[in-house]
Amino acid sequence: MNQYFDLDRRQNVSYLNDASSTSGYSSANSPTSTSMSPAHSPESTTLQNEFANLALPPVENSPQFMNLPYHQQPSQLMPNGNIPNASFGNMYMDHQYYTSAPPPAATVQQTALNFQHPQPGSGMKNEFPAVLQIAEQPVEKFRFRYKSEMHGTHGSLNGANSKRTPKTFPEVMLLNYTGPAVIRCSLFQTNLDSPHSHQLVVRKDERDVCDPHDLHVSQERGYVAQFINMGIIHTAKKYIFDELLKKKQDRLVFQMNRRELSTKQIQELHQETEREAKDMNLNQVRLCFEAFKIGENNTWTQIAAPVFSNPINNRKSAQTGELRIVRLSKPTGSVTGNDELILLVEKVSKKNIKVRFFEENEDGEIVWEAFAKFRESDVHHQYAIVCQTPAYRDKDVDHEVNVSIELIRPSDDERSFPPLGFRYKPRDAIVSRKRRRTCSTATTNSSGSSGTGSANNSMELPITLAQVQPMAISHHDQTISQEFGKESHLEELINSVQFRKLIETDSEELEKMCDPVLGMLVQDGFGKSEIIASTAAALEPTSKCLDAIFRAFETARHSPQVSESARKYVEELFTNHALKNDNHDTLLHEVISQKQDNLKLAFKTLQVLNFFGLRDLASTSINADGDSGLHIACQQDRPHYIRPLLKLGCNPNQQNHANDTALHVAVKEERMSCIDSFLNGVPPVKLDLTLKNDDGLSPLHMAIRQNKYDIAKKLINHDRSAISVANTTDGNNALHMAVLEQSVELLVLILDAQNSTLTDILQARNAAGYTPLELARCKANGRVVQLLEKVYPDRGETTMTWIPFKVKEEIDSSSDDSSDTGGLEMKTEEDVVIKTENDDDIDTTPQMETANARNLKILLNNKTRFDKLAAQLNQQDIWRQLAKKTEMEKFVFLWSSAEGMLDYLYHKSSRAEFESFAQALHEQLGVLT
DNA sequence: CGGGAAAACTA
DNA sequence: TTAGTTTTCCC
Repeated sequence: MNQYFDLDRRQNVSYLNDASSTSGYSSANSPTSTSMSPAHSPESTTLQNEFANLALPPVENSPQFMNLPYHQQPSQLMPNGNIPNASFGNMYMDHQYYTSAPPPAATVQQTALNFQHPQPGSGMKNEFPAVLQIAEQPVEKFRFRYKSEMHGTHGSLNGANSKRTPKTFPEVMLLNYTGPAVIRCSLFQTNLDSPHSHQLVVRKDERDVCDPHDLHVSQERGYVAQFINMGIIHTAKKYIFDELLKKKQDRLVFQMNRRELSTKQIQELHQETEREAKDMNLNQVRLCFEAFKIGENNTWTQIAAPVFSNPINNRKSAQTGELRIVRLSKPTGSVTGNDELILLVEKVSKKNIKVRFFEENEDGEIVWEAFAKFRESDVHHQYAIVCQTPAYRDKDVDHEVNVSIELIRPSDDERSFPPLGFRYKPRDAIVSRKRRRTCSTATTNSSGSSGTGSANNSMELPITLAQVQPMAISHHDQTISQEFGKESHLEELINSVQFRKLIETDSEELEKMCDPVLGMLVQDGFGKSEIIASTAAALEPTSKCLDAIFRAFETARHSPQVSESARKYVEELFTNHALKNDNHDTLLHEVISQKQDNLKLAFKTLQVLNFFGLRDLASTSINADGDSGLHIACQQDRPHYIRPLLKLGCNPNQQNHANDTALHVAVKEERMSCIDSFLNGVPPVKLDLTLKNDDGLSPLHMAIRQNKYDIAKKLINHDRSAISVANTTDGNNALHMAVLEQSVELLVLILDAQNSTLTDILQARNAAGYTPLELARCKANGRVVQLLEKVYPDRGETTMTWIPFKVKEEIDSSSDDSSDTGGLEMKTEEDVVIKTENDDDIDTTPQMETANARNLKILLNNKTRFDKLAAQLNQQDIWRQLAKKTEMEKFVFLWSSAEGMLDYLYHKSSRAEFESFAQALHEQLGVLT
C-alpha cells in the first residue's frame, strides 16, 4: 500500500497502486479501487447509480482476466455497496442523462441529422456491424477549469448548436444495431488516439465524476446518447504525467480484460506516457465515443468503431481562446503605411499572432490584404500590439478607402470577429492636387491663355536662361541645344525631360534668374495678345489673377515710374487670391502644383514676384496646412522648383503645421530627386537635419523607419551628425532605430558614419535607458547583436544593466574571479587586451593599401570592368564562396548576386573587408594582376 | 457564470 | 532579477 497527499482532504491517503489518483481531485482512497477511474470515488455511493464506470468495474485484487471480448465482472463486486448495474437501465431517465425517444428505424434517422462519418479506417473493411455517429458536436470553445476552480456550477459543455433555449449537448447515435448497448464518452487528445490527461467530469452531488462516462441505449429507449452537464478540468502541469499514465493504464487494463499488467507493459506504458505528456496540447481535447454490448457474464464487446468529436478548445488560453480587437489607437492612417497603430486585444500569444488588413469589394471578395509590421516585443503583455500599418495597395488613390483589420492566429487560422474598420487616407500630395483641380482651374487654361494660346507665342524665357541653356544642355543632348535658338522649339525644350533634369540638379545661372536684378528678367515679356487672351480666361480665378499680375509687370517694366503702385497692386492680388482659396494656397503653390507641370508659367511667376521685390511674399507664403512652396514641390514631386525656390529665399527648414520640413515630406513620399535637389549643392540656408516633426522624427529617422537605405545614405552623407539625433517618441537615435529595423545594411551605414563622428551614438541611451547594443540584445536577432558587439570598444559590458544568459555565461567563465565590487574594472582591463588582440574590424591606425586592394578599387571604378567581374563571379556563385572566406562572410546573406556584393565592397565596405576580399580574389582568380 | 487579477511558478 | 506563464482566488 502506498500513500499520497490528497489535496482535497489535506491528508495522506492510502491506495494500492501507483496508477491511482495523484491529481488531487479524485479521492481514490479505497483499497479496492486499484484501477478505477476517479469516477469511483468512495463516499459517492449514490453516484454509482448514475455514473458507474461500466467499463472498469472495480475488481478483486487478483481478478480473473479473460481474453477478448471484454469482460465485466459481476457488478456485485463493486465496492462500497454500490447498487448493482441492474439499475443502469433507467438511470438516465431518472436523472440528468436521458435518452431520446426511440427512432423509428436507426437508418431512417440518419439523414435527418448532421452526421459525421465514422473514423478513419472506414477505408478498411469495417469489422463492426454497428456504426456510431455524432448527432451533435460539442461546442468549439469552452473554458477548461482548474481543479481549484471547480466550486459551484460553472456551465456545462454544450452542443455546437446550443442556444439559450433550447440547449443542446454532445450527442451520438448508434446505428445498425439492435439490443441493449452502452455508449461511452471519454476525453482524448486531438492529435493522438490516446486519452487526454484532462478530466471530463460530471457534477453530481457536490462531486466531480471523471470520465469515462457510460450511457445505456436500447431499442426501447432509442439509440441516441446525450451527454449532459459535463465539464473539463485542466490538469495542472505537475500532474499531467500521472493523470495520463493512469488513464492509459486503465484503458489498457480494460482492453486486456483486466488482466494484470506485466512489468514490461508497465515500463512501456511509462515510456509512452512520458513521450506523450511532453508535447500534449493542453488547450485542446476531443471526445471519444465508443459502443459496447454487454454479453453474458458481463462480457464487454466493442460493437462499433470509436468516433471522435471535433476539437474542443480552451477558451481561456491565448493559444486557443477567442481573438478580439478591443480598440484601435486611431481609425485612420495614410495610404503610404508606416503609421504607428496600437491595438488593444484580448489575450494573444506574441509568437502566434498577426494583424491582417484587408479590403473586400461589394461581392465580399477579398481584393487586397497586407499585414501590419511588428515584432514579438511589440506585443505588450498579451493584451496590446504596437504595429506599423502596411501601405495600401494603391498609394495614389484620391479618396479615402475603408478596409478591415482582423487578428489571425497562424497556428489554427483563428480570426478575430467581427473585423474592425480602418480608413486609409490619401496622401497629401494627391489630396491637394485634387483640391486644386476642383477649386481652381488655373492649370491648363491659364497656360493656354497666357502661353501657347497666344498667336505670336510671345512668352519667352529670360535671356540669361537662353544663353545658358545651350551649354548646359549640350552635356545631355546635343540636338536640343542646337534647336534651342529657334523660337518654335522653345516650348518643346522647356518641357523636355533633359531640361528638367538640368534645373533639378545644379545650375548657378539658372538660379540667378530669380535674383532681383532686372536684367535677369524676361526681355520682352508679355505682348498685347496676352491681355486679349486673358479675357477668355476671365472666369478662371487663378489665370485671371496671373494675367493681371503679368500685365502689371509688363506695364511696370516699361514705365518704371508706376513700378511702386504696380508692386502694391500685385502684392494685393497675390494676398487676396490666397485668401479666396479654400486652403489659402497662393499663386505660387498653385503654379508649382499644376496638374500639367508648366515650367514656363511657374518661372514667370517667380520672376515677376522677384521683379517687384516681393521675394518675401513668395518665400514666406504658406497655405492653411503651413506648407511652403518647397513642401508643395516635394509633395508633388517637382524637384526642379526646389533650387529656384531656395534661391528665391524659401527657407528649407520651414516646418508646416505637422512640423514637417519639405525634406520630411520628400522622405515620406520617397521623392529621390527632391531629396537630391536639397542635399546637393549649397543652399543659402543650411539644411537642419535635426528638425523633428509631430511624430518626433527627423528625416533620417523616417528614412530608417521606412527602411530606405538609399535615402538614409544620402542624408548621412550630407550631414553625419544627423545620426546622433534622438527622436522624441522613444529617444532612439539612428542606430537604435536601425537596430529595431534589424537591417544590417543600415547598421553598417550608420556605424561607418559613426567612426568619423565625435558624438558617441554607441553609448547614447534611449528613453527606456538602453544603448543601441542593449536594445539589440532584447529586441533584435543574434546577427544584429553580433555586429554591434564587434564595434563596441568595451563590448558593451560596462554599461550593461541586464545581461542575457548566454552572454552572462561567457563573462562568468571568462573572468576568473571578478568580485562584486571589482568586476567592472577587471573587465575593462581585460577588454583592452582583447581589443589589441583581435579587434581587426576597426582600423584605427592607417595602413598602407595593398596592391591588390588598389587594383580592385580601380577595377570597380570602371563600369565595364565592374560588370565583367560581376559576370565572372556570378558563375557558379563564385562570389559567394569567395566572400565566405573573407571579412565579407558575415554579410553574404545580404546579396543575391555578385553585383550587390561588389557594390557593397565599393561603396560601403570597411578597409579590412575590402583588403581581405581583394586578397582572396587575387588568390582565386588572379584577376588583379 | 464569466471576468479579472493576484499569487505562484519557471526559465 | 525579470518577465512571462500558469494556477489559484475572488467577485
